[in-house]
Amino acid sequence: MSLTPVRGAATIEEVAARAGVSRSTVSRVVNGSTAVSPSALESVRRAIEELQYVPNRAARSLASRQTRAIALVIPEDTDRFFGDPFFGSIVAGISQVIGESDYVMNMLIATDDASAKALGYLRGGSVDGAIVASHHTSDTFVDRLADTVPVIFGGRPARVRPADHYVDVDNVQGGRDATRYLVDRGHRRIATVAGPSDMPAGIDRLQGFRDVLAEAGLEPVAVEDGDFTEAGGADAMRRILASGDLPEALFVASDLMARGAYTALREQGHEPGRDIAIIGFDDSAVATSLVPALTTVRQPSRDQGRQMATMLLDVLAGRATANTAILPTEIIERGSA
Amino acid sequence: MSLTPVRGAATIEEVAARAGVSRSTVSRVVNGSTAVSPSALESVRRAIEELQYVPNRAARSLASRQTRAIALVIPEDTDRFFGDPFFGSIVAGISQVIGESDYVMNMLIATDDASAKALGYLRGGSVDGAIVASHHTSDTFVDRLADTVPVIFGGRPARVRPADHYVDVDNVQGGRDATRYLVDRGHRRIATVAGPSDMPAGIDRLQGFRDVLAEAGLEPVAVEDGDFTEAGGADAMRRILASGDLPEALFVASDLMARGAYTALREQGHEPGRDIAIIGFDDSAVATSLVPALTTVRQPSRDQGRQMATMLLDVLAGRATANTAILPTEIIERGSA
DNA sequence: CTGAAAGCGCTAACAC
DNA sequence: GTGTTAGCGCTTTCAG
Repeated sequence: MSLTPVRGAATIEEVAARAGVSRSTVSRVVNGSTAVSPSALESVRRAIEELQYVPNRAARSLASRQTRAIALVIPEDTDRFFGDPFFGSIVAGISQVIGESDYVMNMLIATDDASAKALGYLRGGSVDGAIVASHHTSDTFVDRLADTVPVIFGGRPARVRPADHYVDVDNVQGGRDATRYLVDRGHRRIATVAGPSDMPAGIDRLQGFRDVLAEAGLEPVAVEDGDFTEAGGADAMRRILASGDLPEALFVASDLMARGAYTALREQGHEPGRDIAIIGFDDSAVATSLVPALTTVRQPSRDQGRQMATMLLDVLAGRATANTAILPTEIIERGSA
Repeated sequence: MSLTPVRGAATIEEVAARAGVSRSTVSRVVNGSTAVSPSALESVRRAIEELQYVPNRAARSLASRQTRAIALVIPEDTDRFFGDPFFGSIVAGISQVIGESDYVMNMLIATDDASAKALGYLRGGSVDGAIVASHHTSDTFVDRLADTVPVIFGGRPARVRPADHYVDVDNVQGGRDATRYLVDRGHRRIATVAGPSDMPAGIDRLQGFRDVLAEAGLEPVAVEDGDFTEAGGADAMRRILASGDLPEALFVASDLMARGAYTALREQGHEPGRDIAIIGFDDSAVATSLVPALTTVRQPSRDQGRQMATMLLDVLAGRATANTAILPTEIIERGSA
């Protein structure tokens, strides 16, 4: 069963010779052109099989001016990227769609690769397009990137320009729903641990929170930035508690921060779900690993990833596609609120 | 609809013309050859700057027969990969070293990209080398990969062959230390939640556990496979508890599984650290997020990643390098044992 | 339907 | 030191 290893890989020339046709014909069958006679097709196929021919990527790129590669740009540091299951879901979705295509995915964790290098790479014609998985208002290099190759943003870009492509979840509505859920259950003294104010997702969820509270004639008890990290969530919760009294209810803008909030609450002897109602955002694995399990706003991250990848593939193929997609959220009721 | 067209990037030819030299000279300065006169060097540099010249990667690869890209192969599904902070650390280390080199890193999550496609990619001359981040005995495709390009394994490969390169931590010794820690504190009825038996890391840690127990004249109370996942750890703990009585102490072969064990323990009303001593393995962020914080065996994963990347770069550069490196572990004492 | 020919942008001998 | 000359392996007109 062991096939000959392809050390000095076969070239298109060798395949052509073996199949008794010209390079062009081999190229046609490799690229799925229909204009090839059945007999030629057959003999080329056999030759490819026998020689274990795999087209050389560099040569192909050079001639066709396409790389068949896309970049997945993560403008986060590695710890944050791997620390939040949200990214895992997004990447899983992207990876799935790209994996089924004939593109490969280059991951650039942009703060590790010095971003200058990353940008140089992206602009050096190494990829046909890019997906930017999260976006801070401070990421200026991302903007420049979009001038070079087609880019799909995960989440509304900080500054939306007419031609921008992005897939977002309805963060404002999600924030509204979460807050309304709390209000509807009779809570009046409501606080929030928000996402960072330099990220659209953080801004939008907070917006939804404020809107509903205002509509209900309520004032937020506290608004603290938890930076979308577990430690940040814990710190934010500590700050809220430091003010003296425990809110009745809390909207935390990500499940991971909610985990931090649980910890901080318990340090002070408060039991989440009993002493204070808590609702999160994400519905990642973190939500169910918590005790009591976290009531949360589900966002379809994996699906978001899939749609971003599909959108990019559509753009690259010149297919018609919408510039943006907004995905709905949904409340998942569990024990914490 | 059309996105911004890719700007026609400057070519080496244009740079040469502008600098008033030949292509070769430009190539020499781009590639850091010393055999260039100061004046030529200067004018080429300026031309590059003015034209924003970035060498075309495909052309370069084709001519030099090098891709300046390496693959990071993850033979895990996406959920597992993103679910365990261990991978985050490894990748952070790799990413750091590769990021400082002029290589780029292609991540292949091998169960998503159908592994046939991944293998074809790797054998199609798309990368100069590969790092395989974890390894199951069932991953046969990985073996075939090593016939094609230089490969560095993370952890001892399932079947070590003489020429294999790998960087591992001393899992047997780590397992020994953890178990001895428990024994030294007077515990006699000791159980373990082990890693999967198709992974060297799981096998080795269990080995260390068994060895020390045998040396102490003790029998394991229970040995359950927790599959290196949180849910698996919880299940394994439940199985141990189902037998009726609570062990005095527990060695859990990964921090993530320990989190699951905490959950399962509390379901039955047992308090980790008080009713049962627990020691983990990893010292990832999970260890400190637990309450009580997890006493654990620290493995230098980030450093492991760094060393793997460095080793690969050495091999690719033809530098002398050891084929293997074994990193030491260290016990980190916290509240759980 | 098929082959010949002309590059894609760069590196790497090999002269000078 | 520097330029000239061949390709690297493939795609893509353009004839036929």
